[in-house]
Amino acid sequence: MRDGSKTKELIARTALQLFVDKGVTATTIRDIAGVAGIAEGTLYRHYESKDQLAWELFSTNYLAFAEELDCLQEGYDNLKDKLTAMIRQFCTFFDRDPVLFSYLLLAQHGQLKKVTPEMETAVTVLQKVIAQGMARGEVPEMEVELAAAMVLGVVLEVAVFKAYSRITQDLAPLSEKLAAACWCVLAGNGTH
Amino acid sequence: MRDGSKTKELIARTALQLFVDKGVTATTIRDIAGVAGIAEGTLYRHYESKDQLAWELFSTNYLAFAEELDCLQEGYDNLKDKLTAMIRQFCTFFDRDPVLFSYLLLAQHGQLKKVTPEMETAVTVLQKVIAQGMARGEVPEMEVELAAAMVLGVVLEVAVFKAYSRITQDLAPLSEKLAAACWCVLAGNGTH
Amino acid sequence: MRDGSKTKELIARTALQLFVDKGVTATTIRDIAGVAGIAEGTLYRHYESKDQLAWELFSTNYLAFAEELDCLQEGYDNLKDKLTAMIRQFCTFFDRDPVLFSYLLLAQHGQLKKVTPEMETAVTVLQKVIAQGMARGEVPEMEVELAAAMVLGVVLEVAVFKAYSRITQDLAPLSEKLAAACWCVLAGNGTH
Amino acid sequence: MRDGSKTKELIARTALQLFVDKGVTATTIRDIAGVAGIAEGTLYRHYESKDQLAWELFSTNYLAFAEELDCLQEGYDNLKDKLTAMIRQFCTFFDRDPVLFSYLLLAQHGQLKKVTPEMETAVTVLQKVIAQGMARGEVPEMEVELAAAMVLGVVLEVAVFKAYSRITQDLAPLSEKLAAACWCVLAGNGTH
DNA sequence: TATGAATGAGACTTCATTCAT
DNA sequence: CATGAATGAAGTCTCATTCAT
Repeated sequence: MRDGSKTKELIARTALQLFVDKGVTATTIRDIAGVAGIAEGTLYRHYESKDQLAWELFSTNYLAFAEELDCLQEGYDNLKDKLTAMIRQFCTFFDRDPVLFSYLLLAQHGQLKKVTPEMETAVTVLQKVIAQGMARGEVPEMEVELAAAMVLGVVLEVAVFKAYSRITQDLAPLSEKLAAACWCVLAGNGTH
Repeated sequence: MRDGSKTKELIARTALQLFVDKGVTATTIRDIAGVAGIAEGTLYRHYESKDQLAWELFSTNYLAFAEELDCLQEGYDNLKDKLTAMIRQFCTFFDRDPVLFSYLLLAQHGQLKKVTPEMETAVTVLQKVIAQGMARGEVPEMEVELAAAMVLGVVLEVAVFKAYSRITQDLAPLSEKLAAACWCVLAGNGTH
Repeated sequence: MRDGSKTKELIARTALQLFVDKGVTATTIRDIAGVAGIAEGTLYRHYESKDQLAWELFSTNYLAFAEELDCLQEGYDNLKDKLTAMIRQFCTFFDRDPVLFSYLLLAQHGQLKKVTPEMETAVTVLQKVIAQGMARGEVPEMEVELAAAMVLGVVLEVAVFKAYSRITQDLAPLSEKLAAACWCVLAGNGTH
Repeated sequence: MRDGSKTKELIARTALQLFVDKGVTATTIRDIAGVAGIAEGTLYRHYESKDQLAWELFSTNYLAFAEELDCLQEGYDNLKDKLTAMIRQFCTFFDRDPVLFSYLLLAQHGQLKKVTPEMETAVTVLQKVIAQGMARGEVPEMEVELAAAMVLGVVLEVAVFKAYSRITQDLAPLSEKLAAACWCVLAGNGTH
């Protein structure tokens, strides 16, 4: 009753879980308040609106993750290592907080439309890294967007399968395989 | 009677477009009726409810596409050709009706939760084909779900990029590249 | 159920009465719907919002009345006759629809703030007429706003007394007296 | 204790200003607390409720002013002087505290409904004074309520114009003119 | 006395659905 | 089969008030 930040965190976690379970629209304020054990009005002391809650949950973590990826990749000097490290990071984070990453993964129109082109996201980081690798001749030239989409697809779809429990094992142990697959997608086409 | 089925088709296309643009929940009956130029009540002559409209649009096409894929793959006798053919088909269909395929692609919780395990979907067809290929030794053994996820990811994420206009070219011309990438993901791991 | 304009009129009259009885803010949508015998949602088929209902009720009649006053005064060629006619008109209208005129009379901040200076209101008409009369030397020079305020006060406060039932007789029979008093206010100061 | 009464006064002045600016209903406790620089709960140490705050602000000053008027008029022995003195007083007080007098002037239903007939108000004082003057033959007989309404209207509407900045000069210098106009309204009708 | 997080009743509004025409 | 006014349940949000600190 004193420490408002605990309540805010409680709301955030509760909302995250419900958003993932039922989707943002299908989750009502009453749902969140009920599960969190707070009054409906209390939510509005911490978030301006339901939309702003959904967006804050999304954008904060989405952008923070992109920044972490960017810092991480700077510690390596070639595409293969950068990619491997980023994938490992993604898998580790996903395992550590599957609810949060499922939310980011399954985020819909509502949130994605608010992402402006200037924002650095995981997608832009990945494209940048791939473009540099191509420029350095580490992998054959290809449309960067296409390359990024394929690599992203390999990793994200596995995460989606995990989120939907079609895959049940943790992702971290798979990260080497995923990195290898991604590398193959980028480099392998030319080698066969 | 011919008139009626034209109206139904008009509703279907209008709804599809709006569902893709704004999401199912954010699209109101009034939106659909307004754009289609019909009265709100008219929709209910053709569809039981908004949910049923969304579901019919989804399931009919989702399942029909799975069946087409399944028929198609039967015409080939090895995984590589099956995969190539399926991907080519997907790309062709996507280019032919991007709105419909975007709808299937971006379908939400609401629709996916109603997909029961018995239903044959593109995912199950793909898993079946991959499993057979592994059994026949065409590609190295691996968890089928993982393999399917990666392959699916390569193709779907490219389509997502297209749906979000991050890729602007048609998909069909890319299908060979996508098939090669997918094959590499399945087979290539072992070759290094 | 067919003629929507009857419903709109019903809502307007019901709201008007309640707004006068309890004030706009204290009147809820449920109040209006309850008294009018309609569903709450029905109101929104005819008015965008409660605010817009209050404003439409106010502005339409407020501006229409100003225009009627303006037309009326043009039929006379001197201030005294113009004033007398306008006051007679006001009284007649008030008696004919006391609820509506009470609403206009007691309209608060909420509505008055939305009246832009370009709009022609009863106040601006009155000021114009008085200014002309002064220019023609029909009454002694004085600050127009002050003159208008005093004249307006004589008439409106009597109407307020009537609205609050401190005066119970009809206003029309008083209009000659009111006009005489107003004339006295404008002309009389100098004559003593 | 001195501190506390300062806080109460701060709340009163802040609320008064906001009530005049936005109306009582549109002013929230948070508004008041925010502008006054106190916590929301603090208000309740000094006032039972928002309604009670609005009422105390209104009734205290409304009744005090009536009493002052009544005392004042007792110092004069004829209607004309009484009236003149009362109007001068009103103007002086208005100029001295325009916010407070605007609040009294524009007070809504909410407050006026709570004024019981036994309470002595400016209106009742005025009616009494006029009635006496008529009884003494100082002015022609007329319905007292009507006479009071007209006199009140002259003064109050000028104040309303001032409150809405349609008149910008101070009221006190106008009080002689106003008194003359009022006298004319009461006496003049018969003299022409 | 002061604080401000928490409360929860209730307001406004939306919108899928019905049904008389 | 088409219409569109009407419905009313349900959702989001506000805000006066309380109470533990």
